[in-house]
Amino acid sequence: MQAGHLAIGDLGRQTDTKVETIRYYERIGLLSAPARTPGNYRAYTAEHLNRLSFIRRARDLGFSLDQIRALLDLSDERERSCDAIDTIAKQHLAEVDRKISDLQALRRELNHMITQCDCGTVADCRIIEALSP
Amino acid sequence: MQAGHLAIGDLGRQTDTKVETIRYYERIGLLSAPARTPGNYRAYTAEHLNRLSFIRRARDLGFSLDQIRALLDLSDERERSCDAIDTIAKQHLAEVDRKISDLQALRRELNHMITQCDCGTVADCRIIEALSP
DNA sequence: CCTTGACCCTGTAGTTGCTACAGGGTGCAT
DNA sequence: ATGCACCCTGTAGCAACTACAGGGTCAAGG
Repeated sequence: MQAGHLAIGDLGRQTDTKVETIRYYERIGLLSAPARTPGNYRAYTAEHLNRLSFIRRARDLGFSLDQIRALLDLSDERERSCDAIDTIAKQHLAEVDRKISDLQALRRELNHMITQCDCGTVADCRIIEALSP
Repeated sequence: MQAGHLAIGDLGRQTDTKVETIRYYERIGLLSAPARTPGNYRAYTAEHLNRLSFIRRARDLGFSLDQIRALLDLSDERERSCDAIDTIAKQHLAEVDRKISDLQALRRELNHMITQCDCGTVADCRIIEALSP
């Protein structure tokens, strides 16, 4: 590998991404295909490292690959207003809020079910009862 | 369809389940295969209705199909202790708790990012900045 | 010079829990 | 007899990876 270029494994280590995942991102067009060495190895640049870091950070924050694709496209138009970006982020926040409250409702039900159970036999298990029609 | 038997569409309506989903549950062995009419239609009994209701209720509470399979198996051994059931439910509760706190952490980060953004141009968007390396 | 081992390549299939067809058959009412 | 709602099988698609199989490449050590 030439100086200034990274092998796929290096890129993976630096971004905490599995090699297969990087190839997957390339296949679906999220990460551009890098140049190849004479031995047909992918040779990544610092630019790729930046993009992939961005992608991984956004994934960690729960953005979908489609949302990330949009964010990446938008982030290249430096002079545009960032309203669209704000919109994506706010939509995502709303989704997260919804998921949290769904899970909290579910948690209450589960917890109620569990605290009812005296742990005798299955025949009088309140958990099974709660699930049965 | 004979009296006391349900067609797949009826079963679906009564349990709020898509017909394809019911066939899927049969394929993966979660719901037993019903008898067939002379015309090769599935003919479900009240027993199937009970099982499917159980499955759907458990799904609504976020149990995985594997967990539900275990719950169904256990719920048939009426005389056994219900410890194992309790364990599955508690494991699931712990998972839900973990998901909630992950989402809450994520929510804080997202919210912070969004409140920083003045909505000028992309070039000085705090959201993009927060995601960039 | 040769071998070993770590790395890389492509291509395909599996995961979870469904959902959506395509291309046909059944059953009942008009 | 014909229209229509319903049923059948089988296959492929979704998200976002993950896990092989079956090979090729490259640098270091003997």
